[in-house]
Amino acid sequence: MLILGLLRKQSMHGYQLMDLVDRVLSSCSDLKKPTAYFLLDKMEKAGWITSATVQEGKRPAKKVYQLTNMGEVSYQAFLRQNLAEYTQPAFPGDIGIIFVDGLEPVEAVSLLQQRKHLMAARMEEMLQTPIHQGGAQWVLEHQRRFLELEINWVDELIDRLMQHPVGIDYLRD
Amino acid sequence: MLILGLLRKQSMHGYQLMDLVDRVLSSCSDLKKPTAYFLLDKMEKAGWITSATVQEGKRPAKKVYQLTNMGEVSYQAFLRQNLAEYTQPAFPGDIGIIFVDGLEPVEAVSLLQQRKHLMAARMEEMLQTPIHQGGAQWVLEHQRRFLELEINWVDELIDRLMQHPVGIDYLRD
DNA sequence: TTTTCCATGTAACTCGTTACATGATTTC
DNA sequence: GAAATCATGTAACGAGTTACATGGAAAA
Repeated sequence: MLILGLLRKQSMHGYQLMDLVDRVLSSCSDLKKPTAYFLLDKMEKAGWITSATVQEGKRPAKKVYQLTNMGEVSYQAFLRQNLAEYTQPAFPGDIGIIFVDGLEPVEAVSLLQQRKHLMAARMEEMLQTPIHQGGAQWVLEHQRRFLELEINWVDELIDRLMQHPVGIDYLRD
Repeated sequence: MLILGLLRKQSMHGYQLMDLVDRVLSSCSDLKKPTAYFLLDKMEKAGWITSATVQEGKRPAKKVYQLTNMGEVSYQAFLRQNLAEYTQPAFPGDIGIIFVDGLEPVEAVSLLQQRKHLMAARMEEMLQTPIHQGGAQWVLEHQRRFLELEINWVDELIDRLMQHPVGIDYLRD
């Protein structure tokens, strides 16, 4: 859907598309190059996009993709579905937290501080990304707030670990 | 790592393990049954756990798994790594937001309200989960706060969409 | 008596990743 | 002259999912 939405605004070739995604949208998609090329092929076969080969001088030939009417219809359907649904993300980092009482508080705190540094670095990076318009700006704002929450939460956790001695039992329901 | 950590606390068979995960930890792992059985097999072959077959009456035989010393070592390594690292989750829902300006505000708002209802339902569900101890409780708190943030954010987005007329352009860098 | 629960798995499949391959062109 | 950039892909692999298969036991 991301690809369709971008091609809808402007016809592009694969490399250009991935460059845009990597530079501007890296925070909300982990689309990799081979995946993109694969998807472009697939969507062309499905009739959602068409390609025109363009040769500029002696550069490698580009395949410029353009959205078709069928693609537009699919895109509209995907967009509505995406906006209406909600799938909560997974937090792999929470699994460690479940078992954090098994460690000495001192070590746990030290490990969590490492985590916090990574988060802070990510925040720095995010604050330096240029300003976008419309939806893209809201997405940045979303992710900024999320990171803020994460940092606060880890902070509180560290505080509590430094105060309390360890409780061993944790999973009785 | 989740499996290792649970087996570390108490030896279990696969079904029991998945029951625990589904009931208590469903919010932080989407581990499915076949995956669990597959991983148990794999970990047994790797020497991290051993299994003892137990037959109770004419019930299906259980394979009760127990952590080995090697498993303990691996678990400790995983735990430390997990606590120290940070990988930000992906937000598939944000992709739709990037393109939200392409829709009539009225429709966009209606779709986002559907999304919000799903979030609210999830929140309800979460508030009714029983209280845990230690790390597990912090994880619940984490996810509660996260959902709260999500709901607030969508709310603001809806507000802004109802105020502003649409801006068409959105991705110029 | 039909459904749900207990308990284990297999087979086929999808999706995505990593690593590799190619080759010209511009920049340092 | 070496490295990065432009531009497209393939091949092999891995992780995880869905759907299916099996069968007794308890609960409705």
